[in-house]
Amino acid sequence: MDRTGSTERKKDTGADSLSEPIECSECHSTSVIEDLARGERVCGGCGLVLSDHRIDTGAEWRAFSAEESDSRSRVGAPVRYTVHDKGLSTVIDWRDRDTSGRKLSPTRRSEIYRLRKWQIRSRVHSSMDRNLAQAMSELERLSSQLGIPGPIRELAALLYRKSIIKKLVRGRSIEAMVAATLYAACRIRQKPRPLDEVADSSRVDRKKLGQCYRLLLRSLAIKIPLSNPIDYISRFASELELSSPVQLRTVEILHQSRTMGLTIGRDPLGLAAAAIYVASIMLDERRTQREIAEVARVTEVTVRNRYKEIVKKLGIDSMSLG
DNA sequence: AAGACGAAAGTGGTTGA
DNA sequence: TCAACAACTTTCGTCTT
Repeated sequence: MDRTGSTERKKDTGADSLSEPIECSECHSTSVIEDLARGERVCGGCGLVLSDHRIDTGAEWRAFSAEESDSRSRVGAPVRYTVHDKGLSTVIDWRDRDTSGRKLSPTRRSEIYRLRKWQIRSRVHSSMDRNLAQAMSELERLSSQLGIPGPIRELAALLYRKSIIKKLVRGRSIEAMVAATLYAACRIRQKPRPLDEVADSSRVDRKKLGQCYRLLLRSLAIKIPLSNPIDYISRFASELELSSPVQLRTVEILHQSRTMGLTIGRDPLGLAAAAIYVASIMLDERRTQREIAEVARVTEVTVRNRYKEIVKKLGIDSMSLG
């Protein structure tokens, strides 16, 4: 029943976006690829990103449904607990006596014992809920600012819940942990965002964010592979308005660089930037080092150094650079 | 004049004793 | 815990287009 509801919804939004043919403004191709995971709409002809940062029309509560069954979600649980707490605004005394000082009957005693237990639990949970509520609204704000799609948010929310359970948030700001989980979620789904980009969008400085991120990796024992430079290029290339042949050449260059061992120990952002720089010159769509460095959030010097290494090792001479 | 180049000193993170 | 270290950044002067 719930399933039919959700497929119904899906069909509706699908009809909205697909019934009217979308045409690429660049090459007028109508083959448009929906990259839902990335939240982008990409032209199949030339690779131009037609629209990114799309509004996520999904219900926000779906983000928490994964855990709904095996953990007490913030939707169901607090209501039940508050019912138990109702009328018990004072703390239940630990002495098993009534108001006139008489001992309680065994049944009454076990009842009181149960109520006491619930009261403690409800306190624990409500503080966790307050934290979660704040964290989730920050997650919402941050991820829509960065244009991060639903599934990755969901993963971030899951990571955040785990970090609460592990008590990682204590003594740290909620904002920092949220940003860290979001950054981690992007990395896990191979849609990495530069750390600086995430830091800029939240009110957390880069250093704190990095610390929280590393803590997250250690404490939750998650293994996240090094981010692949290739994961960055479609975003960078569309920001620089480079055509898809340039993107393809960039990927080739990165593959070659990897086999030549140029990538180990190097900042993936710098590698992506340098590969784009080389490709843009080769295909006569030159961008300055500065422009590229800016979108990749590295310095010109780094672009230059990687560029030099690539040119030297891959034997690209001045002829093929035009 | 803008872009590219390279040297030198500084920074933050990792590693190994 | 501390020092050595590699990668990257900042800054700045010079060369090239």
